[in-house]
Amino acid sequence: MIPGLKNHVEAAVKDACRRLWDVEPPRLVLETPPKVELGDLALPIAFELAKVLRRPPRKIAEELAPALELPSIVARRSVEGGGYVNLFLDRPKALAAMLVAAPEAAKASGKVIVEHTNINPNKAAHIGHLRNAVLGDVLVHLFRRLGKHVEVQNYLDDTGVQVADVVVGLEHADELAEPTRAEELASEIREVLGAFPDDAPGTEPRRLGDLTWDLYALVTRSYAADPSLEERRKATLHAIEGAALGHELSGEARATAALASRLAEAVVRCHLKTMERIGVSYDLLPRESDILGRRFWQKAFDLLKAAGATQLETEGKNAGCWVMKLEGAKEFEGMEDADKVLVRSNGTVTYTGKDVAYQLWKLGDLGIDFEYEKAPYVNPFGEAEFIASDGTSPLYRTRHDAEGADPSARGRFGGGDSVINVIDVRQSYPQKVVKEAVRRAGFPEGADRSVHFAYEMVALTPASAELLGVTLSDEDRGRAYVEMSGRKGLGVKADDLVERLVEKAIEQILDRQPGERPDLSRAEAIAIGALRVYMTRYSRNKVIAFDFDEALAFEGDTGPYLQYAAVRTANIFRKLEEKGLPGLLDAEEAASVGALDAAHLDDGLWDVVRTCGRTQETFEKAAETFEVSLLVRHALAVGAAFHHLYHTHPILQAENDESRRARRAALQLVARTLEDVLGVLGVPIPERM
RNA sequence: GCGCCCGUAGCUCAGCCCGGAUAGAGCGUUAGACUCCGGAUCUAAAGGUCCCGCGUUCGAAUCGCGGCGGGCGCACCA
Repeated sequence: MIPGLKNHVEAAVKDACRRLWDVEPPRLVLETPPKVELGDLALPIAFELAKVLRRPPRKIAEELAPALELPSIVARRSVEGGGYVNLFLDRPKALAAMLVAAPEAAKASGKVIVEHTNINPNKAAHIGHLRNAVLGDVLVHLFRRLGKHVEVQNYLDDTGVQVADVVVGLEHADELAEPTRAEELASEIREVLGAFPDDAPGTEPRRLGDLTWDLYALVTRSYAADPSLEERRKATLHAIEGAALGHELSGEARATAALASRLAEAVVRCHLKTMERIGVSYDLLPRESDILGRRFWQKAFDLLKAAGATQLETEGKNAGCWVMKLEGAKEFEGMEDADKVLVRSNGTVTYTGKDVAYQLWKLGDLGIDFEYEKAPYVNPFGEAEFIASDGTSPLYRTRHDAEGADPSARGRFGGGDSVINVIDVRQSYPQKVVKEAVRRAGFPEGADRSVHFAYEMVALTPASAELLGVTLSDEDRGRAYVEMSGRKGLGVKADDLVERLVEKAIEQILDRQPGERPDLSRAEAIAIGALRVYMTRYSRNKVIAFDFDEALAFEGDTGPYLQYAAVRTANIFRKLEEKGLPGLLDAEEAASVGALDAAHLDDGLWDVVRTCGRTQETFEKAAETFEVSLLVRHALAVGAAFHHLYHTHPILQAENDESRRARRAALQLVARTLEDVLGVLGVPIPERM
């Protein structure tokens, strides 16, 4: 709340404990009392001391409180409840200090790599991907706010089975379960791909996502109906991988690989568009094809072999595979079969194997690097279509060869001092395997620098699923939620949700300002605010059972509620100036707030100030625990305190200048705090609502 | 079977890390809000065996153990 105050209090408690009882106090916890009337800081230290001193906590608190030697910013102290020592700040001085204090810029300490989004480039993004991207993006903002250097990566599995499956659908539509439908989809997709990247103006970027979404589901159904079709998948995958590895290929295989590459590249643009719309951006797109082409796995494999971390199985069910034995590690205890295959018996590398190589590269421990080029997406003016997360630099992607690469980008990416992988909790097991492999490859401290940011999935309420036209079994209908499945085509598409949010925002605006022309950018801002808050308000280990009504809510604990609060603060300052009254406080006037009569800062007004005072610690705690929902909670607390104040403490009608100054100061703090926290959450603040 | 997560108001969730103040919000329901800075707001009411049991403790939603119910993992898929 006040810089350095915590240290002062800590020292004072330590000193008093030694003087009074000759004891070392246990760890000091500082709490915030549940109500303003109870003060600004609460010390539950007497409860701890009670155990050592064997006396009632209340008595200890009564002795301790007067003995504390505190800085003058603490106006008074009291003993509350069963033994809390509560501190009350000198309100005018504290408010002045908060207003004047420069935002705390932490010292940068190395590079943090945050990897998120990672959507298979074979179909439209769904709301589960949205949770991933928003959580990742908020983490990025949060670390930057705390002064860290952050690099954002969005990994593209452009050579995986999912891409292969859609390519099978494109090349063998006539063999699918519904050949007519399949041919229709395939020809439409080919048409879109044919126009890519210079498609006609007005082309809906999401059309490709929708079409591939349907084709992918159809291919999956077809495999189930006719398992022999999986031969097609195998051949397709073989062609894609062969091309990435630079093998000699038949003309047919070359065409298949080229189609896959074009498909992935075009679908990635759909994803980038969607994410750009909700304010999510990246610095680098690493591609699996480049991991293959660059022989990252060979290098990682050598490291693993040299460290004795992998061995060739000669018998048993894994005969012919290179495996990593996991039974010794405590995290894998009790597993029936604790061996992880890294290289299949046919010589190909598993996803986990490639992931190990990639992770080593991210940590700077692999010893080799990619080449880089600007991402090839350009708008009709020939400008870069997507910009990096700093808002100005171009977006880059990896390359496996030097031809056409940007030599100035060499060595710019990767090599993180810590690496955070934002991946849902269902992937905890493979993530643990990767981490263990890094450790065994000879980089135990690299493993320690690897963090799996795990969060729970987004599922559908049975009602939402049925709204999407899915017929559910009675069993499913009775469940709390049903899992989404890209394979089955069961899920809410990200773009559809965004569209509905925008439509609803337009409706709401027109309700409020009838006759005015709908302002699309305002509606977009509100839609994004609603979406981002919805995706971040739940604890990360909570399954979100997606419900349209909840996602589309604009009242209560929502983004628009927060935006409205911020807009209101701006409105008040504007109104003040219209009336010729002083608005924003300059540095000099802010400092003068310290000399105001404390009576101008009553409990109602102080409540909001006290809440704003917890912003920095909230950022720190959120970063430490990776719990970004804390930021939403905090913003809502500030918003609620302010909205309440709005009705009880009018500023235009303040009795006198002094009272108005106190209120303006509090309002300014609120405005700044909301801007700060909403900025980290990526919730835009519109000019008007 | 083993591992992880969840169980708090009709619904959706905070609080649990670090035991302590009357268990808090939002939605929904009901009743209200000034010729006044925009009602996407605010005020208030009703609504709770904090899944169950045992234990630790002066004190348990919070810690430990044992259950119950639900979910997710445990591939030569990703």
